[in-house]
Amino acid sequence: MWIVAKQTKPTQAELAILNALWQLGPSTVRQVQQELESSRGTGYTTILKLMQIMLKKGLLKRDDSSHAHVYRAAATRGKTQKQLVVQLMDQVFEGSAQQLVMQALSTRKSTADELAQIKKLINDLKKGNK
Amino acid sequence: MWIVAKQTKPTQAELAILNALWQLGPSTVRQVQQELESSRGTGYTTILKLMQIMLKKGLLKRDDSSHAHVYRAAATRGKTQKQLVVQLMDQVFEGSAQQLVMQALSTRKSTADELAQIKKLINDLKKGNK
DNA sequence: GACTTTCTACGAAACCCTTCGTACACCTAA
DNA sequence: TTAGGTGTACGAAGGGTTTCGTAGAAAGTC
Repeated sequence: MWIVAKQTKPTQAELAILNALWQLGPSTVRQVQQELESSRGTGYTTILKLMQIMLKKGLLKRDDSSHAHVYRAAATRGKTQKQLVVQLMDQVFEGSAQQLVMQALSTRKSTADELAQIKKLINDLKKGNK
Repeated sequence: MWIVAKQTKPTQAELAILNALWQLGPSTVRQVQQELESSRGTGYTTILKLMQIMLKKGLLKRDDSSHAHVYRAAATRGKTQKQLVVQLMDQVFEGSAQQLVMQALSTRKSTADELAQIKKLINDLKKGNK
């Protein structure tokens, strides 16, 4: 039996930082800030502060053995994706995965290849349901 | 050419109100508050204030010809769903509908019927792509 | 060692979200 | 017409998010 820190939903700015970390892997504040500079233009201390807060929230982990601390995302991208999908599903789609999927598919054009992959997943799920 | 008010992302509380309005149709503050009472337990003036703010933001429309004003959602459920799906897709799925769909499908069990419907949609999309 | 650069930590400001108390208008009924 | 119920409007408090300025420690350079 564990005491699980209830996953807090990352905010916009936090999500940007998580994306950078998922892409870069474990990084210093500087590296993250440089990654985000072009898209967000936020200053160094802003990113630093945010990452410190995220550390406290449990969204990040930190290795402070070297002078410039090294941060990494506490959860994988996939795990966070799942969490946010569930939240969206419950809040705006009345918990229906199907509705969400339909909306997503009709929103963005997918390649034939991608559609085929989804189809494959559906077939697998059907087998699992039997 | 129009000047389109950039759709602001509804907050948690706002989403709850929108859900109530989508379900009830045009309603007074009282009706919305009663609908939400069980799930959220928020007081009357809180809901009132929120709906006034949402009106200002353009999320709601209002008919104030009668004493108790009648509010309705400015956007359809579908439109809002689409907006939020796109946002989630861009923020956490690198813009990939496919990844979002895969995540959604593997998150919640769907019935065979629902899966069949999705499959049908995929086939339609494939035809459209050709 | 003195100077510069790079880093962390902290505090505070500005803004938004959510909540509710209070004031006041309108209607209705005795 | 006075009292009670129901409604709107407004302001402000409390908390979270995002931003950055400033201070001081640590490391690098001459």
